[in-house]
Amino acid sequence: MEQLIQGLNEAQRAAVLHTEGPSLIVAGAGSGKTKVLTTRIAYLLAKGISPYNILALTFTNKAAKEMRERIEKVVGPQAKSLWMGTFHSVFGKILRFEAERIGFPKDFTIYDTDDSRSLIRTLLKERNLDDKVYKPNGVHARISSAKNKLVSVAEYLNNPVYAQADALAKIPEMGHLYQAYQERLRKAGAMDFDDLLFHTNVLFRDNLDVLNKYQQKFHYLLVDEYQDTNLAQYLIIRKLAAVRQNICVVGDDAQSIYAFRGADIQNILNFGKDYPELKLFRLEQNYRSTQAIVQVANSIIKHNKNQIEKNVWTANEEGALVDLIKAQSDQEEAKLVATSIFETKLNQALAYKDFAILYRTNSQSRQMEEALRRMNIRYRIFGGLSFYQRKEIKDLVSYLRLVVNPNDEEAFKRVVNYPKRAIGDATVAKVLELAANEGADLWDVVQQPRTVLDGRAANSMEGFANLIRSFRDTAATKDAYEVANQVAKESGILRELYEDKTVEGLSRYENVQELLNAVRAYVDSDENDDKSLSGFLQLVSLATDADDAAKQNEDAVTLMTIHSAKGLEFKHVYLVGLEEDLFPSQMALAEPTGIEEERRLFYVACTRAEHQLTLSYALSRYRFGNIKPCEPSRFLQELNPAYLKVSRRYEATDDSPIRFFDQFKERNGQKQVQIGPRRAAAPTASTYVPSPNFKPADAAQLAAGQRVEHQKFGFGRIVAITDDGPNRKAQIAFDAIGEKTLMLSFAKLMIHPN
DNA sequence: GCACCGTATCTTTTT
DNA sequence: GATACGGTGC
Repeated sequence: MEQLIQGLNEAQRAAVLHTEGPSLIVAGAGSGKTKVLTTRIAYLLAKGISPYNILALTFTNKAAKEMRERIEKVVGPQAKSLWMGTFHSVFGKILRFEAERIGFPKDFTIYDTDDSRSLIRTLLKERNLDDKVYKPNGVHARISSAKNKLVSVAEYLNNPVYAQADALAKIPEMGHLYQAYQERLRKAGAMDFDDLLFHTNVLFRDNLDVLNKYQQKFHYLLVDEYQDTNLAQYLIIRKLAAVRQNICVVGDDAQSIYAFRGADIQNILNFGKDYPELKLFRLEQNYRSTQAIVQVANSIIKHNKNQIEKNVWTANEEGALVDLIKAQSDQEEAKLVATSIFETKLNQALAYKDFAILYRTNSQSRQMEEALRRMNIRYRIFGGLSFYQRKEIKDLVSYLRLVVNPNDEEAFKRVVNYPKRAIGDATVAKVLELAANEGADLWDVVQQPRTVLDGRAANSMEGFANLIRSFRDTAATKDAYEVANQVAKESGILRELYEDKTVEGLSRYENVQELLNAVRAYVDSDENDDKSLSGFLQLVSLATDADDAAKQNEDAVTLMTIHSAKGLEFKHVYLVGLEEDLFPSQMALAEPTGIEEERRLFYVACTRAEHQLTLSYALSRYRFGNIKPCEPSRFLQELNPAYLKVSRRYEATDDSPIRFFDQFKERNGQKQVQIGPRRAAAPTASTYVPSPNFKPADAAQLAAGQRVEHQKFGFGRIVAITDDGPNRKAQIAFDAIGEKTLMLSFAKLMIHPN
């Protein structure tokens, strides 16, 4: 027991040992949060608590897996019996046990985002609604946000607030769409991601005996990343903890980055209100990063108003200064980053896996990939489409879904005519509508198609029904692997791919073989108690590519979004694309809370680095297919320059290094900073010829209506000046590129006579 | 019913 | 630049 808590600092130790009653562990970045959580669980087990009575919830499969492995190292195989997993997987499991209590089949399907959108598109077509007006993504986002706030269809329809908002957005049918969407899911025996949380709430609300069962079962609750919980998750946790009150939540308000998904930072800020007996632990010592990195991160986050007071510090060495790379274009940025990685690896004898490139949006990965490839640097990308989202895999999985649940409408739509069996869209629509309107099961209609279809189409449909039926017969007696094997062969998928002799076709064929291997591994593994096909499918639908074990062990540079990087650490981190409208994202600028969330995201990104953090931005970037000029991110202005080193050492084309900070320190332009294109990098400004006597005006002299010149954007007129003080901005209509809002602390503008 | 091609929209971030 | 969808011709 003593041994367990050896090597923990005082705060960590206290947090581990205080097992009874509610506790909140505020864990700063790199403060040993996972260590505390795992030690705490190991400690509970060592005290003789059964693993079946401990529930630990995380946000990602990877986090759950890592914790389980670490606990297993300490306590051995009983770690396998812990209830540990993501919110979605744990509640999915509970919902399967209790499915009939809420009127779902035990083997319900889980619809992924693609399935959800596809269902919405079908509904729009059936109702003759224009998908330009009712954008499937938007409709889905509204439904999702309603569910995360636990707003049921009935409440949505009854509450005039929603009707008004939808009327204003010109989508008055929204409520009915939500209703139809839920009905169709239910009919298909399916839940989407949000339903896994929503229906768990309904289950516990309407079935007190069930709630009580789980309250009694879980003696100890642990929740990781508590700052990212939404209302649905919050309520489930609160209900489960209500009796025993042994709840321990860990989080860091400074790392709350999922508001867009309904996460409510108030959950952690107000935790004490729910549990007055609360014991608060603060982990403030950072063990991960150098002084320089911690200081830079702190200097950023202190600009946020809303936060729990804490002081993250480190006893680590000061370390290298944070590097700033400035590039002319996104392409050059990628090249400079790749070069830097190449040289650093060589000089410091590091491995590729010690490096990570983090970005705000997935689309930024492409340029980076190309640059790395050109330099022969091994890399791995997370966050693209996962293995299970590939077309050929989804096709086979859809057959398997139909075997388990023949009413799965989205799976049906996907494969009823793949491989081709002469069943067209019109036929499919007829079948679906009949099932939807007549209250019949989809599977019944598919098996007796003659009520709606004529000869040829009916024959084809019957053939399809027979095929699925034969798979179901196999499933009744054989294991998941044998079913999958038969499906791959007899559905014709394997043959179809085999006949495709292109490179992609070959790779698809191999992917299908790999899926079959995965089913076999699932059946053979002793990790899982549930070996059914349905159990496998549940796992698959909640898997992301970050869970790919093979990928994680590769010696390769990691490329991922900042969101996916949360919880990870790397010796060297490159945070790229630090430009206004990209990071902070344009979307976030609308509300003030948006900027704060972006800033937390920046904080998360910086604190992933152990030894060296490198920031970079470009002055122009490909977006939406054409080149756009960019402004450096405001975050660069906010961070403490004492820990920053501006470097252009990788740039061959420039002989007079520009010190980034000159741009806003030397206001009156004694020293002219040239930011225009040196090569043909940013042709957007090609028609504009800078005035030879360009001299920036004092920002204080600028006013609406003036004609101004900007060295990158050319001539324009100030439409309005907003926001006084350091955030003073000018909205300018430029002749060449249209309207743009510039921060006056950055922008150099010359006033011209009208 | 199906294959091909042009065009419109897209980008935050994820289980 | 990519993808998904609608239109067109077979």
